[in-house]
Amino acid sequence: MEAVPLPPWRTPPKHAPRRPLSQELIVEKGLGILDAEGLDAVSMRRIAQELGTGPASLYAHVANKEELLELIFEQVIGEVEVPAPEPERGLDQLREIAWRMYRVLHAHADIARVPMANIPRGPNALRLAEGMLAIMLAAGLPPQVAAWALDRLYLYVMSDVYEGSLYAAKLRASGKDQSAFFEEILRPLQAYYLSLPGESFPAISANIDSLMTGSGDERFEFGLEIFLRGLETYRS
Amino acid sequence: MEAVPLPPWRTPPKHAPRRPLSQELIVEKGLGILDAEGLDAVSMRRIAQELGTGPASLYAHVANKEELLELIFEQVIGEVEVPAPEPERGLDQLREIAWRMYRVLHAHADIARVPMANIPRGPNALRLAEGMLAIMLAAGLPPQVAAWALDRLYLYVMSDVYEGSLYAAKLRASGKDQSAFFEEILRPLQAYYLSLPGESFPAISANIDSLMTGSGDERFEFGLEIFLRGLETYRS
DNA sequence: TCGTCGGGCGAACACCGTTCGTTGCTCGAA
DNA sequence: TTCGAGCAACGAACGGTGTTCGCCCGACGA
Repeated sequence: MEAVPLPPWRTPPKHAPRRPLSQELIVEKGLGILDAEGLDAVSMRRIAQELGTGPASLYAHVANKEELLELIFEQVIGEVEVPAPEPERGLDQLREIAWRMYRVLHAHADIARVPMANIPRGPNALRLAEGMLAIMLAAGLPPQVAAWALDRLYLYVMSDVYEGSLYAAKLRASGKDQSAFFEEILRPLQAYYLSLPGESFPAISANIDSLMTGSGDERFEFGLEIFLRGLETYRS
Repeated sequence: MEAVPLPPWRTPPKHAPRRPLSQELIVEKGLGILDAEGLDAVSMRRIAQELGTGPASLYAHVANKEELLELIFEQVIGEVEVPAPEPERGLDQLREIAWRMYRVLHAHADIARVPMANIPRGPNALRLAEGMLAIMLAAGLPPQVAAWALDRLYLYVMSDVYEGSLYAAKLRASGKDQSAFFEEILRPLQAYYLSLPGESFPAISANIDSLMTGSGDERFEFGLEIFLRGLETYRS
């Protein structure tokens, strides 16, 4: 069966002012979906669909979904600005970087679910690690302490954002707004804590308000403060 | 079409010395699969299959998979022994509890992927929280500090085990033994770090050995030590 | 003895990541 | 200019996932 040539009076199929498929385009679209609807909405099929093609086409530019997510993470972490070490400020700059990571990651919802899986090895992640390490060394921490502290601080920031992203995903999935979600989930939880027998759970019962209070930001700050105070004790 | 009565000379279908389906049985089987093959192998279909039934049958005893995983987590966390507060030991008991959690969770592979998603509210998890809170209060921490420190320490232990479980899952998925995995994954990574231009990444280049050394246990201990030292500064 | 209630469960739904094999375009060599 | 090779694009399918629908049937209360 010969293909019939296109009649000259029909313009060629113009469904394609679209850029040709490329890795950047895929990453960009994936990040867009992630920002708009969360990680669960990011599927190969969905990205392909938004690009006007089928899922198989993506695999020419990306090895698999895991690699794609790593590329998206690299893009996001690249937004974190890394200051040069100012030795006289000691570990204060660490607090600054941690907050920047926190904010950038929060801005891109649940991308934080990705990097815990594997040691980041993209150039942007390396630049960030280099900056943090340099600050700690300049502040007078022994090399082995600085190296492990880098690992622990990285884990702390990622895990906090990760936890927050799971909370946000639940909120999104529930379809309710924040206050309705709070009323329906946290209120019963608080009531449950209040209903606990005081003799079995004296510490919890006596401190429910302290346990329930505090936003995500406040808790992050508190944990960061503990970490920095503890790290301070290792300075020579 | 009438059902033909069973001929009396055939014993009734004896594929069923099995206990009737129950929530405990489902949880038990799920935990068994999790221990043997990891979280990824735990699916509703797989549990049902091992119980000799179909996936739909499970939903009479368990609301959904999320609830099932929470029940499994409850079972595991129940293995952690909680000591009574000994005020003269200060925060030392916290170190002990953290290690117990660490060991119990590690013993059950990647169950740690579950609890980060939601505030634990089962009786066993509550008992653990009560114990940790009581110790911190007895050690002289202000209530608000103790409450948030409970949250942060819990997050630290869970996130460390979680990270470890992802590593273990990768190892398992690769099908290789630990040393082969190390050679094929970590060695190239080390080589990559070594190949970095020293002028762009001076801190990393000069400290590769410090960065690569240290087992999971050593890193966990180091982070725990930082946390406890930092928390110590809040004692009145 | 009859009726109803509820666990058990086969089948199906709507997804998922990934692979296979074909199509058809582009570009360099002859 | 023509041919051929290589490769991006992609339709279709594979083997999985969690969950729901609706029927069957046995036990138990009236």
